[in-house]
Amino acid sequence: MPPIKVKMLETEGGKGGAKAAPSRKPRAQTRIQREKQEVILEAALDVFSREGFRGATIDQIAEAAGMSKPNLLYYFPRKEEIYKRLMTSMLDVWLQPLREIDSVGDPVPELRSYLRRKLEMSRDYPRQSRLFANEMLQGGPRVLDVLQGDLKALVDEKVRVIETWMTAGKIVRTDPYHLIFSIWATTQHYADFDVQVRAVLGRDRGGDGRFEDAARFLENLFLHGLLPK
Amino acid sequence: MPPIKVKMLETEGGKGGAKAAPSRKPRAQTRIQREKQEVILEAALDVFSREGFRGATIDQIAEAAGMSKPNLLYYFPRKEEIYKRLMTSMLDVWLQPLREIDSVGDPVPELRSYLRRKLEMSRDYPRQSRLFANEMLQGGPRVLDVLQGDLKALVDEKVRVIETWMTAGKIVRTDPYHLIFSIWATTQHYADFDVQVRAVLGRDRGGDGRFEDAARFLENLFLHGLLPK
DNA sequence: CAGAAATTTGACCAGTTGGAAAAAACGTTA
DNA sequence: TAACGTTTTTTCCAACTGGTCAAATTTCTG
Repeated sequence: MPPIKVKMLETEGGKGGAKAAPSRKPRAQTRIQREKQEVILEAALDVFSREGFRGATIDQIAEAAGMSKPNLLYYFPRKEEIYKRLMTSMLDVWLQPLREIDSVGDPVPELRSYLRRKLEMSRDYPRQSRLFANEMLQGGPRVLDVLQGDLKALVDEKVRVIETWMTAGKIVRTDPYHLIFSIWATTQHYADFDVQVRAVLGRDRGGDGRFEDAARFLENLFLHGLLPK
Repeated sequence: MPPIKVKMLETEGGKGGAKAAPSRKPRAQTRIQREKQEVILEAALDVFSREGFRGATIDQIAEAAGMSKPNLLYYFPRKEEIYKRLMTSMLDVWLQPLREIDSVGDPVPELRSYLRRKLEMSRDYPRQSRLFANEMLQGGPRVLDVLQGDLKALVDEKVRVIETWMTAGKIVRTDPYHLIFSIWATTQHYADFDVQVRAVLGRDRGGDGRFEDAARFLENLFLHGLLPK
């Protein structure tokens, strides 16, 4: 059992007394610290989102960040710290569109803009999407509590909103949970399975326009389905 | 430059002359070989689908297969061989439902049963789905050629079928590629994001019934959309 | 059963990995 | 500019990794 090391630059409370020993005031972060941490997180996002937690190495991240491994470890004393930081900040951003669904708004514009925002996230932050997907594939060991806690609560809340829309007859009566799942699935697909999407669409259609096409398609699918009226 | 090793049990042609040296006839596989390879592939599916190629270790696979590492390496001389075998056999099974779409059938039953079959695959073979998803997240380095070749050709063919349905006015005119993507996305979601689905549905609704609920929901979504007629 | 072939094991190896320690270099400020 | 805190580099380590090899064991076949 190795003794718990007290290293400088403790990013955030581990089991070592976070409050316990105010031997000296924490001393605000320097400019360099802020900058380098940013660079590291950026590089780590690249590597973790491709390789997953186990598959990624500190060396890869350090190289991508343009610094030596020990130097990187000076800012984040362990691999897991980096991962956890990325995870929480990603989850926060990632769920923003869902939070923004307005309970008093009308279903059509609300759903339409939720779809659009989610698709924009896939277009603009594909690595975050892949990071999350990677964690899910591994069974979500590091975020399970968030899923069962905050996420479930948020979804439950929005499900209730959707249910009022259904009761008011504004949209068809259907399963709101699976509706949300299907929006997540279809939009995130364009980030997570990007290679496949491009390969199938081919050179001519796989360009930047694919997100426009997807947006148009999904809007029609969700509102009208495939059968002619 | 290490000399190319000629080891027994070459599973399939490497760069060493596959045809070149018929020094002795390949000698059909023994019972033990067939059995153990099966056990190994089964164990490897477990590990690779969770950890991805890089994240998985031969030790983990060997342990899951209940044998020693050198013993495992006797059957598959390198990690990548196992992965490649899993990959190709998975792709084959995985695309079967798409192949089965009947060009002369009617769109509604065809699409409905395609949805159902894909969802059944997610329910019955979730690890295969995750294996594929993992490969996609990594940019598909080991299957890119398949995606651009066989897969694209197959999709193109089915897209043409869907287009005839649209021309005949049997379904709404929309983008057939994105239609296929959205079917893939929504169905595979239940395998790849299983943890999340269960967490959000909670104890009461996260049980075995979720696939039934999903099937019902998706069928309605794809046929009718959300707006009341 | 003997002999040959197939299978399994244990010891080993070189390269990689996450991380520690200490010293050197740098920056800031009294 | 001296002293101090911050940042970076060098060196190092033990555990893990993919893989080898020869010897031991088991299984098959005549």
